[in-house]
Amino acid sequence: MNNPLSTSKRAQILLTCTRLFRKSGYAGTSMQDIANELGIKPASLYNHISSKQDILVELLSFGANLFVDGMKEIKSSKVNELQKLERLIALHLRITVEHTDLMALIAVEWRHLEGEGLREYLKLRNSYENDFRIILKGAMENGLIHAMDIEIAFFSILTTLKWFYSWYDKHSQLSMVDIEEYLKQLLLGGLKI
Amino acid sequence: MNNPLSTSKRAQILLTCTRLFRKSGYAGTSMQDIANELGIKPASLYNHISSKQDILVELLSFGANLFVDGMKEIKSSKVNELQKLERLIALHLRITVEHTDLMALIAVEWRHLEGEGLREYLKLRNSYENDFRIILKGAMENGLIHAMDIEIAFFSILTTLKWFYSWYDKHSQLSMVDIEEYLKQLLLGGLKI
DNA sequence: AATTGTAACTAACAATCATTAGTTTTGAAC
DNA sequence: GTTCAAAACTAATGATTGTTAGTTACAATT
Repeated sequence: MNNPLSTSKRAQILLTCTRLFRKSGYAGTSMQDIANELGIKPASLYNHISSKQDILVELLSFGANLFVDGMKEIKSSKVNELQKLERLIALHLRITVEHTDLMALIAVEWRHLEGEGLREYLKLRNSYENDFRIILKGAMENGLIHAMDIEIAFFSILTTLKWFYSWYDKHSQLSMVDIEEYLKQLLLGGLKI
Repeated sequence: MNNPLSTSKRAQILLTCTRLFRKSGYAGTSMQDIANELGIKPASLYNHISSKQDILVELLSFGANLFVDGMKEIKSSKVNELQKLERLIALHLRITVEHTDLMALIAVEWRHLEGEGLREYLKLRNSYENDFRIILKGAMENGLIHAMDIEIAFFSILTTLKWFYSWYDKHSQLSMVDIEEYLKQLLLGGLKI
């Protein structure tokens, strides 16, 4: 029931908000806008959600956990760091394909989180990013990829993956296998020894 | 007088808005917020600007022209396409350093442009991006860099450059010469023949 | 001292904001 | 057909939104 992908009314609201928040931003989307989209009155929304901010918290918490869970699996896998990087690229691609609009919230709208919701989100994000960094660093130290400034390499890779949804929108006719190969070549091809 | 970098009151407003729009977004920033920051009343702002939307148009038009002007010079330079790509990276870096907050508007807030302002902005952006694409394509066709999917390579390079301001904020203690070298190695190193 | 233009002010505007309280409708289970 | 809960509704809240009109304060120029 807490799964934003179920077919309950609450889920419909969350799904609608993902799309609207992506299109107009959190601050640029009113409860009126959301209600209009669902064909109900704004007040009726509160039978299903407790506040506008609550919607954002719910969506971003769901999104952040997709990545944290994926990272958990990759971390514990018995492959070298280069292969882990490849699996991270595949993880981002899969989530982007399955939750394209949600990626826009992860890229931009998280800034409108407040208080405890913001703190919780940043905790998850920092955890994920640190794990990512460690894997990238490990790949360098083990001579799997060229040594270079780790922070700038990490930034570039993650930024490309984070914003990949905006590219995917316009090129979703390509096969996922091809896209995955392109991404790996692009992000790791230049780094590999 | 139309230069947002002069010291007039109008310029102060534009500069303040760049910072506030970056922090809270266009929709998330009220005229009250802007006035507070300047120590005046909201109504007084209208002695200098004609509307909130006008501010956004002004800022993004200024920003877009920085890139279009830079591209003009690079296009007409008598160097090969790989060197042009290097100069484009340097251009992005220079603008990022000189107008860090403005880059946030170029990355995100342009979506809140309306009507004619939006159309004008997209015209400039498309012009710039097409020129960029042509140079990248030329570099591939002339065998200066490895052949690969042009759209995904273009996307990745431009996305990294577009969001570089968020990285630069936290690492501005590094010398520009070093950063430029890192970026070139990262974005082109893997592509070069 | 009078004039002028600039830029601040107060006060008000209608519109919209997120949200609450209280009420009615709906639809399924009995 | 009655019961009951879920979910819609109406109506209203106080706050805030961007913006306009009209007025006053200021500083420089005549």
